[in-house]
Amino acid sequence: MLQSLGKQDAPMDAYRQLFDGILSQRLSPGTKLNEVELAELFNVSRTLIRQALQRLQLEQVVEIHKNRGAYVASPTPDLAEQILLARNIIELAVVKLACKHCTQADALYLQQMINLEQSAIDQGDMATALRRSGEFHLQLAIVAGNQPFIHALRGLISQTSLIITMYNHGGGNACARDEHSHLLEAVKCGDESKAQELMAHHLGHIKQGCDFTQSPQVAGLQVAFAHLNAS
Amino acid sequence: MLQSLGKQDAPMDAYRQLFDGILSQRLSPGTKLNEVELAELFNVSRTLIRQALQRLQLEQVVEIHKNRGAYVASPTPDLAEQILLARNIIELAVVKLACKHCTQADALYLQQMINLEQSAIDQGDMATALRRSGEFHLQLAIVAGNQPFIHALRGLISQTSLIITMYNHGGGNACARDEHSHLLEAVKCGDESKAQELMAHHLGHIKQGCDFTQSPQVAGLQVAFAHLNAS
DNA sequence: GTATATTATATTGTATACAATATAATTGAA
DNA sequence: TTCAATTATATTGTATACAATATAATATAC
Repeated sequence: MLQSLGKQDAPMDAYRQLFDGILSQRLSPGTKLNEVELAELFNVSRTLIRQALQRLQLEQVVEIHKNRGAYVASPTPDLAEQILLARNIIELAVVKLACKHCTQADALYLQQMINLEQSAIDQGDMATALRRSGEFHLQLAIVAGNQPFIHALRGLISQTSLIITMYNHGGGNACARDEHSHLLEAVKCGDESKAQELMAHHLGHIKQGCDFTQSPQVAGLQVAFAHLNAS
Repeated sequence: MLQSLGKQDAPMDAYRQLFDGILSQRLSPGTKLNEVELAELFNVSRTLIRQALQRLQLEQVVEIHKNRGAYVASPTPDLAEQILLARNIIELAVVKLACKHCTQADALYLQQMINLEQSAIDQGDMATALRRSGEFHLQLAIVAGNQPFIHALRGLISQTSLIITMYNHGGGNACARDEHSHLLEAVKCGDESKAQELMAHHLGHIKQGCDFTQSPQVAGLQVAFAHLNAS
């Protein structure tokens, strides 16, 4: 609904399937991504699978080891720290820009995304909620209108999802709704310092909600893409 | 010398050839990158060329239009502004981190890079100087030790080279030596605010040296890779 | 002569086939 | 039984072949 593409685009489809699978927590960090298996699941050739995997690698969501295959990335606590620090720097700049550039239409759209996220939370679908939360942050960068920030955040937000999947077992991200709402309010008012303060707190909460002492279990491909195995 | 790889890696080689070609200004912005032509030049199959092109696309150095091929990116003045703004935000954070993490060995290595850059300038090889200048900035991020910043800057620095190629006809980047030296000095001392100030000025000079009113000419592939056509 | 339609060519997109490497299994010796 | 070596299998890496699309060239109508 947020991103309806008219004509089908095989490479993008394969990419998106994998991307969504990872961000929806169906594919756990560390899962091996077998090329032929994926090719058969998606009914395309390995060529397109490899394209998708390479792209995901460059977004840091997948690790590819030469001659040994692709794996869903599993950021270490140290890397997680770096990622959240980078997000803090970039998103503080982003909200500042957003305060300047946010139109009424932008604000409305952002509000809709918040509502969608909330409805996912209400239905107990935390995986979808997490994905939509990421989409909200990305949309903020789009509103800010800085291409490099958009590009960088796409990867960083995805990686943050992995981090939350791995380390945030408590699920303390439920407070996101109010935080996003308040943030949007500040952006609409053009209150830069307030918006930055809220963003800093928001990102701080993500970090606080994580316990960097335990690792997650790894699920297989068939489980992750069970909804495709109609045949 | 700075990056000697023992065993040869065909995909990386193809990528690096193209990357260096672009950053050394042998490939001008807007140049069409024909796949078969490149495959023959590098003596590899189109498969590897396409891999390299996709990677360059994700680094924003190459634009790929569906069914119409790959072109060296040619950032618009507006995008150039966004890129330099993003660099400003990120590199200010980078030097701050670098001030904290810079070891004596790091400082020595950075100094060597400055020397290499200067020797290129002395020989009048501005293309190499530009490339080495970029490597210095990237090394600073490596010293800072933040993976996402390293990753983001790799693309941003490359894009900046394109911007300079396109818009900085005056070549006013010659002042870079002193600026890099002074920057390194501040980093060695751990003087964060001083380092940030110098970095901000340095990046400001890049922008000031550009004239966003004229576009460059486009050279062909054979010219760019003439040094390969021994046969 | 210009413009449109149609054909021919060139280029990119995708799938498959083969090569190289790594992983797993098996065999044999201690 | 355990370890090592060797063979067999599976998986990834690369090149090629074919399909689809776009570009260029030619022909035809006006």
